[in-house]
Amino acid sequence: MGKFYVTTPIYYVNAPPHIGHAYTTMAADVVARHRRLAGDDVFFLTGTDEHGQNIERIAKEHGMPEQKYCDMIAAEFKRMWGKLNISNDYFIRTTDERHMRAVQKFFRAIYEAGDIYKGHYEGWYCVRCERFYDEDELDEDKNCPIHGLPVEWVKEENYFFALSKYRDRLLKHIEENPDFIQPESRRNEVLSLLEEGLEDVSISRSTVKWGVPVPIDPSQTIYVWMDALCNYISAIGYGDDEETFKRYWPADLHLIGKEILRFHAIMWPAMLMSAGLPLPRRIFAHGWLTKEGKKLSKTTGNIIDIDGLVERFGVDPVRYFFLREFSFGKDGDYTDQAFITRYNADLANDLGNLLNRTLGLARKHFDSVPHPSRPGEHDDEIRDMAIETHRLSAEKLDRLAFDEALETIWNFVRRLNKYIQQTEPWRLAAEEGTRDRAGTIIYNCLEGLRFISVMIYPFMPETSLKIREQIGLRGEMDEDYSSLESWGRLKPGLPLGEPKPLFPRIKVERATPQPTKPKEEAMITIEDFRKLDLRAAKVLEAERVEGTDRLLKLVVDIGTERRQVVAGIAQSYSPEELVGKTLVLVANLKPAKIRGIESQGMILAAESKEGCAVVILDRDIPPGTRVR
RNA sequence: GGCGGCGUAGCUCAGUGGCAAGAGCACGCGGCUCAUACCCGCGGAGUCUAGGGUUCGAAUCCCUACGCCGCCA
Repeated sequence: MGKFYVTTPIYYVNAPPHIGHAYTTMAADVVARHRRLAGDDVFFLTGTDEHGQNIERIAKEHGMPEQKYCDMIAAEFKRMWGKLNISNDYFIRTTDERHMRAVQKFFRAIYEAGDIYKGHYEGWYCVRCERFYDEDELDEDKNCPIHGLPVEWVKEENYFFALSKYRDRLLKHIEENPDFIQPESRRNEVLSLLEEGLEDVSISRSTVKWGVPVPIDPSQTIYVWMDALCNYISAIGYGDDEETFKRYWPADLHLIGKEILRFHAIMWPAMLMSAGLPLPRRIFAHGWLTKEGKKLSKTTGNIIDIDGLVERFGVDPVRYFFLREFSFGKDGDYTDQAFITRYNADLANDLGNLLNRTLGLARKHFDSVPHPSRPGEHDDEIRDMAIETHRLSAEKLDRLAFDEALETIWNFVRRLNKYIQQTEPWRLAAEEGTRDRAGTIIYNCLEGLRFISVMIYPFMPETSLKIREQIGLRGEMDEDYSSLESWGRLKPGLPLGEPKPLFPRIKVERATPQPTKPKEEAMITIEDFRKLDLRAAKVLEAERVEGTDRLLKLVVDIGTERRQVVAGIAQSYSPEELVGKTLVLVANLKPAKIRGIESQGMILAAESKEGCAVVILDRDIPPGTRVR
């Protein structure tokens, strides 16, 4: 068994943790737990990125010293990871003294390799992004394209890293190592960037104080990205604990979000090459999440509230959902509906109920784990499938195909439910002659649940232990994958635990099925509704639109003005019968031309195949009165 | 503007040349009653975005169009 070093990015403390951070970190945790079960010596690292001009500014806004502000946010991250049951082995902060010394050492190594030189830089600089932009990258108002904030013309003397020098080596490395950057679409992006060529990058700032001083020139501060990337080596003892460093470096997996791909796939490997260090084995950029199809944004309130979800449903369903629902390399859309569906269907109905019914049967007819004394139909298939499921799931996990791994495990969960249905142990147990067969079937289900408890442990550690307690094992993970190599390790005679539902069903009040299937539409808020300007509209004139069967041209009075409207109601209404009636007009609808006639609004009407019915206000009301 | 990806059942997606195109959810019917109104079985449903081409054979390869998305400029 080997070692496995897995990292998340270190998170910038400009804001408290959100789902983006949590998503990466949960995935990393699954990988770490998985590799531990596989027998690896795992080092799982996460942490916070605390330097730079942004932090100087935000700390000031909070009216606190930088370090105090960083301490506060870093504590938030630690709290969140505790809540999500993250098993990181270390939490690094770039303000750690040990880290800062390592950064300086790394800088020096690159300097000594001759790859750092002094140069001038001038250009448009966005403080938020901490990067320069070309003039034509700015938006129309000459603001930063990401933040829309004014950029500054900055001219300064900086130290540069000779990034361009490494282009060819980098290109060659990526070409020769197809798994180095994943998924493939990201790898292609990096390749095309490299094809276009690289420019040297500035790696120091003279105006920033909150950071690591350049060792050869303390008047300058090392660029935050160089500082931050170094966490991957400083955390395991670069320049300080050679033994540990040698043990874990190179990293086996850097998990990142797609927005920081370039730093990880280009700048970081090039700097490592320069410093004479081996490159990480794999960089995996996952996708982004949206909610209800819209970008996540704190300002619009479109957020995924992790604390809320965990408090309401528990940690494990949250971990399960995010890894099951989305394909890790792709973008995904979160909806409350999808969460509840997954929870009820997969967790409550399939797994929760399987455990519950198995335990119910076992305790009703046997006082402990029964002996599998009478093999029968389907038993071999169940055994083979259990072993095969583990093999497949582990292989998918190594590929970071979390969704597929879970799907595979759930096929086995469903198979066990089916097995119970097929063999009907409740009948067999009732008769003396087949009681031992019932015991065997129940044993197989319990043993299947033991397999499941180990296989889902990386995803849902708490649930795994609850299952183990109920099936007679101890409430701790005292096995690893080697215990899944053969069937039948669960000892008959073990006392069974108390049956307790793992996942209480989430009740959703459902309207009784409608006769006609209404299209599911997103809920709107009262604010959305208020956008509609509905008015009482008295029909002054009405005539058919020539050459059409359906259209009427109406002139209506809405108090302040007259409007001409085209409505598709001619098959149900004659012009005469409408004149004088007061209808409802959508008054702020964008005008449109229908059959060449301008329609300044829309008349509300119910429509079916047989015809339509307009909304007529059933007593006198002045034209123009607001309808709501 | 350049490069790349995607468009498959009501929904979310799998399927990259070959038996009558699949899964989960949703829906309908039936069974079971150990179980969290659960589970099991059966079923309906898709011009695989459109058009053209290659091939004995294309959702799958090529070209064009439309739509959506990513990276770069």
